[in-house]
Amino acid sequence: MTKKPTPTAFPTHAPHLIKDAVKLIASYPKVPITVDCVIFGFEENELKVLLIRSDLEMYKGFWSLLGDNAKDNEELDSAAYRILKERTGMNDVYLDQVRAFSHPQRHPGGRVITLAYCSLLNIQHHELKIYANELHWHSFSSIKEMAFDHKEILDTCYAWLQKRIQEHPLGFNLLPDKFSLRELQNLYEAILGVSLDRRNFRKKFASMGLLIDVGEMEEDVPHRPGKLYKFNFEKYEKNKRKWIGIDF
Amino acid sequence: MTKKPTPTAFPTHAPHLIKDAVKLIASYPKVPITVDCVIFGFEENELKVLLIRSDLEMYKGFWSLLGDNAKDNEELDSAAYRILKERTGMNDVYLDQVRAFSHPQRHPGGRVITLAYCSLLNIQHHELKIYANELHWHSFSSIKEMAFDHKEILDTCYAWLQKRIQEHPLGFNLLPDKFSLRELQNLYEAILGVSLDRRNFRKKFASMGLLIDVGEMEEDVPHRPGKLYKFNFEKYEKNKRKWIGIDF
DNA sequence: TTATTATTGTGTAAGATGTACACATTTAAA
DNA sequence: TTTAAATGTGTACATCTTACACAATAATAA
Repeated sequence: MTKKPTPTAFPTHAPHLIKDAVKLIASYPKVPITVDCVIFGFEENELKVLLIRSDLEMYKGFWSLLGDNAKDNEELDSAAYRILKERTGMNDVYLDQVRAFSHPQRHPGGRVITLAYCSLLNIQHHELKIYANELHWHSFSSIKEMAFDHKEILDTCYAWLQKRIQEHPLGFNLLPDKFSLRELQNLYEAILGVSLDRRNFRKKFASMGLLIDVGEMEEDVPHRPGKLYKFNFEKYEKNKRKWIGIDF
Repeated sequence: MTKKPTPTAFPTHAPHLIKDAVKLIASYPKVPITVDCVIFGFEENELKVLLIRSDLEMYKGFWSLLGDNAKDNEELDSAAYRILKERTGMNDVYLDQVRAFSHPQRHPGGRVITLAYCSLLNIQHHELKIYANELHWHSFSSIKEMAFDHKEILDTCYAWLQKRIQEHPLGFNLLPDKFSLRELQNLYEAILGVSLDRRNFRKKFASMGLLIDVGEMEEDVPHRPGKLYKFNFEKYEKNKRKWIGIDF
């Protein structure tokens, strides 16, 4: 998902040239940088987002994204993974950089630039080790107000997600390994905020050939159980380019 | 194009709370931030990009993006507009934030995080006031090597442009006010790197209804001249949402 | 003035995809 | 045994995509 910037190979140069470069950089104003992670999940037919309580007294009681400052010489992608790990224990999650938020008054303590990172994950797969202050999954639609400009960041990431899920079949990241077509459709409907024709939805996914019938049925549903499928990751990886642009 | 972050309305609080917030921020490492602008244009059937010579002795002779440091308390979007203006005199141009590049060794003078901004413009409309060191348009495809990690940034922005131009009919930003369908098609072919069927291309744009026949013909072409069109910006703005997803 | 060259402008048929829509079947629960 | 709720399935129609050819026009060169 996220493309890691590769190190720049710059020619090694005479020390006085390096000194010049260092001097130039030293003349630039410096800014504290933070990373905020927007972690989406899906459960009980609802899009959820992982939040903590703000640790600033000023925003006491407000919900806040999982964020912290980037360390010296730390790549931002690495910072995002580190912060997520520190606060939730999660390890095996992809994060995508979404954008920077840099309004000079976005933080009451002074100027901070933050980079928003976003991820989709399967809530069942990631037990929360609650290292952070009141770490909880929240129904996305119930979040009206947040600390700092975090509501704006959240909304930007939601828009990013809506777009993203139509370009790649990432819905699978949000579901259990085995899922029914109804669950898959509910997911798309929840994220896109539309209702979709059941037959056409099934036809669409059938024609993509990305679903493997695992030969099992749903259990413990109060109605006729549906077949369970798993996602054909192998085929997806092979034909990645093709799936861009899924229309419903 | 670019969505400006809106100021956060945070409740005014007791001074000691503000002090806490300030203290928190003060404990964060600080990083120099720069902005680099990738300005694409189109001329002589070629995608072009606006570059300057690196002003670092170390990268003497290398081409470099239009960049500079963000100032204290300056929003990054504003910084990008300011820098573009300072270096080229250009005023009336949209810039979109693309992404941050933060590899700790990306600059020989030490850690600098840069935010890439991207724009498409009509070369004829924007006479360059050359405030910068050897500011020139370059054929995109001729650029093989650049200062710092600027080649990587350029390539990322090119990929962004390819995607972007298929989601919105932004090709128009790159063309003169009046253009022929051939010019429009050349533009798409150049940016997407494919060749398109002429009849189908024309049909597609005709059906979008975004072209207005200005009742004039091309001049000074060594063959039968084509009709000239202008872009129906008004209609585009009204139906913006609809145009997402232009397939050829 | 004429012939040559390059490019414009135009339509259609076949295939692929999207959309709207209904009914018998299956399970759990009452 | 009935009821409720959801599954599984196919078709016709409209829309969009793709492939493809030829006469008309203007500029240029002979």
